Amino acid sequence: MKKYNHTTYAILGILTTECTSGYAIKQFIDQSLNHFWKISYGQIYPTLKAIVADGLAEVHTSSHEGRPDRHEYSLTSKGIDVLTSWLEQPVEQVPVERNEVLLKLFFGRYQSKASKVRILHDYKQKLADRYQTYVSIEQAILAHKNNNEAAAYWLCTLDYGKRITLAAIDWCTAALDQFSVEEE
Amino acid sequence: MKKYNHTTYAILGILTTECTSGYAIKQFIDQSLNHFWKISYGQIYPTLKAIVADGLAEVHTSSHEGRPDRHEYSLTSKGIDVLTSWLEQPVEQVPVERNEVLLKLFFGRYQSKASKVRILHDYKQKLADRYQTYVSIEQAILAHKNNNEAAAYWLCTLDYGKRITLAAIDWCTAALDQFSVEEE
DNA sequence: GAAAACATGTAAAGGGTTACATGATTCC
DNA sequence: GGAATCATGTAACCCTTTACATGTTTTC
Repeated sequence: MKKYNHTTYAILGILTTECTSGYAIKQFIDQSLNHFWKISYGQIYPTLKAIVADGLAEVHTSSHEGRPDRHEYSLTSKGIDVLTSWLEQPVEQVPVERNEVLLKLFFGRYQSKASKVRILHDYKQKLADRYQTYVSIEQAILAHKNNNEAAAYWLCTLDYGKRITLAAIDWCTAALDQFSVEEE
Repeated sequence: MKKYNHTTYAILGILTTECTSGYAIKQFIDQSLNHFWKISYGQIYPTLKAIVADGLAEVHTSSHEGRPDRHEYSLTSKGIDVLTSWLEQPVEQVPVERNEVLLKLFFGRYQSKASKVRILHDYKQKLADRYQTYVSIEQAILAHKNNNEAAAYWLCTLDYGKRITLAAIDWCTAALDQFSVEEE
């Protein structure tokens, strides 16, 4: 079976929900998988075309009064096969996140104490904001849980986000303690 | 001041250590910042050229008996300026890691229970391996600490890696508990 | 004698973001 | 009247990986 990139699988997965147009896919991503998967329009539209060209989905243009035309995509059985067989395969490797804060701190001896503290403090704040975002999304999912089979899985990915973010916040706290105490 | 990409700053930073050639830079990265920053030769050599072209470093070819010629790079004062002023700037945003396991779990309802458990179990094992790698690197740094001013910073980035990895392992355990119990 | 380590590089392809281009409708 | 939302798309550019190309020396 032909291999596709992860972006293609992500879009195939989203096409199993009620989000069937490029615009709707983008919205869905921004609201629910944004914390571990981002996609831009520059990827979505060309990928949708390729998906259709490969027979993984079909398009129908729907006209709604007072709304722009919509290209609605629906998975073919081949598309579902490609998605499910990808889902069954184990993950090859744990991702390496490129982290600018760590890169800067790695070269911390060329940085002033004030700068290190400022950067870490700033980063910690951003992490705290992110944590709050996760909590909000979680509450939104819990509120609409009743009519959604997928809720348990969505909550599980959010739980990951929360745990990782908390661990990162704790690290910031420890690093700030360490580097604020040091003499200049 | 002209902006460079993160890879360039990473290489400028490494050029402050005793690693002065493309080959040595690659080794250094693989041994110490591999957990938050990877670079391939395909980036290193062209970037070194660009760094020299912009006057951030100088090259000298050194010949050692019984060894291939080495291109040794040393930072100019301009290079040091570019590096230090980048270090002082705050980080714009927290990175979004693309995580294949989360992507697969997000669409967990199209996956068999056995497959989910296998994938999570496998992932947890890979995380445990990674944790051990961090512990080994940590011990190596501690053993040579005496002659290295940068050790505290290196250990701090490793601490981040350990904390995040542990949090991810805990999440795997919780997710496995949740999804093993469920009825098929 | 073969494999691993030392050493430098390029080219093609893949993946992704950003900016641009267009245009309707709805809300303030 | 202007901003935001709805809606689709392309082109240029940037970044990164992978595969290729080359050749020596050391270790097993």
